Amino acid sequence: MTVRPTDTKEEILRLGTELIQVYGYNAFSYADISKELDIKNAAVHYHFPGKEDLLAGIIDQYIQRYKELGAKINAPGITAKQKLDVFISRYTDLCEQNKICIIGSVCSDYNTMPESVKTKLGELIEMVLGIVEKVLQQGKKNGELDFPETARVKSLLIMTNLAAGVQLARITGKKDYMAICKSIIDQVSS
Amino acid sequence: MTVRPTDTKEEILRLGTELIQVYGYNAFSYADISKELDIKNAAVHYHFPGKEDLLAGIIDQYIQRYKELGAKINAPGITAKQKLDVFISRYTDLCEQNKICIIGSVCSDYNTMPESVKTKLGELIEMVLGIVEKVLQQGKKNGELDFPETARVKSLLIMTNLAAGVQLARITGKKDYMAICKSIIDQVSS
DNA sequence: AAAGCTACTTACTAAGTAGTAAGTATTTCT
DNA sequence: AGAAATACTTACTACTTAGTAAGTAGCTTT
Repeated sequence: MTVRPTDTKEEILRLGTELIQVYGYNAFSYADISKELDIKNAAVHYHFPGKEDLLAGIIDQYIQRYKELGAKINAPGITAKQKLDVFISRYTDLCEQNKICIIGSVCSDYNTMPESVKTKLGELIEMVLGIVEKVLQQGKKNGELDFPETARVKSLLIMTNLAAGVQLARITGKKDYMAICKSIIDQVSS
Repeated sequence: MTVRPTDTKEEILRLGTELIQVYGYNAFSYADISKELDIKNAAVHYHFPGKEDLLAGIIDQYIQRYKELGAKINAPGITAKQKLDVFISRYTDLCEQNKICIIGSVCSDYNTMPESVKTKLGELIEMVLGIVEKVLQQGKKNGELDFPETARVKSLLIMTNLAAGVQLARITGKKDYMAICKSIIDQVSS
């Protein structure tokens, strides 16, 4: 039987993620979480002894989610363009909620993290880049997509466009983000 | 006669900028500044009553710098490609120091800022985008540069590539950043 | 030379921060 | 039924945080 996390632990992860996406990692405290969930701060420390453990837990959750997305995206019967759309839509959803992607959010706090979390974040980023790279590679191979860069570099370009795009959207408006998305698609269309 | 800020005030701005570029806005305190400059925290409060005033001061300084860069870039006798290089080199310098751009850094803390600073940050961003847009527009007009997007959208793509690129470089390595830069140039080369 | 201004220091406060040790209620295992 | 594990709460500590009020040294103006 698998270990089943309590609702509280899941709620802490959910809220922690949201706080990072809305305010940033170094801008929220355990009190923000305990107040919102109507528990004591010691309860948060019970599940995640330190704030770095919470961040590690949140990143782990994302690694798990992207593992699943990666598997889904390998499934046949769906075009590379559709796969790319699925990926972009994750960022569009964030944008509509005035949130930013956790990777983009915690990047500025990178030097305040312990080494173990830095490593974990690196793994998540390489994983995400790998998924996009694979989609681009397949699309290029079967003639569905076309671009002059290598798939790796193109994935870097797309990821930086999206991650910074949702951040920009909160300040200069969603129109800019939508224009970025359209360009990404146009640039890889054959 | 112009108002001449004291060395201390300039040092606070310089160090504040550096702390944002290295650790992030919500990760440093006035104590970090006063210790490093060997002054009392009250001295920091004297020049910048609140942390938001310091951030506003730092953004103001950048607005001033980009005003100067904008004027320099309007000068004749320099190609659009060279102008773009000047711009990109600012980010490359940051990258080499393992720092990130202040815009990219404070973006994740956007919702923790007072409205006045949010507005100021928006002005800075529009200013930077405007400078890049102008360079791209001129280059396109005289046939020096070529790209399918509008100059505005291309400036969004380039800025998001650079801002997120330097952030990524701290985690996945400088190679990725260099590849991004090369692609930016290649994409606008006619 | 007195008055005032600038750029601080001294000394402090109130609130928030992460974090912990010890206790308790409830479920699960034996 | 008793023991142990789980998921907390109570109650607290040590520290850091931004921020301020009052004082002072030195320079400038009148």
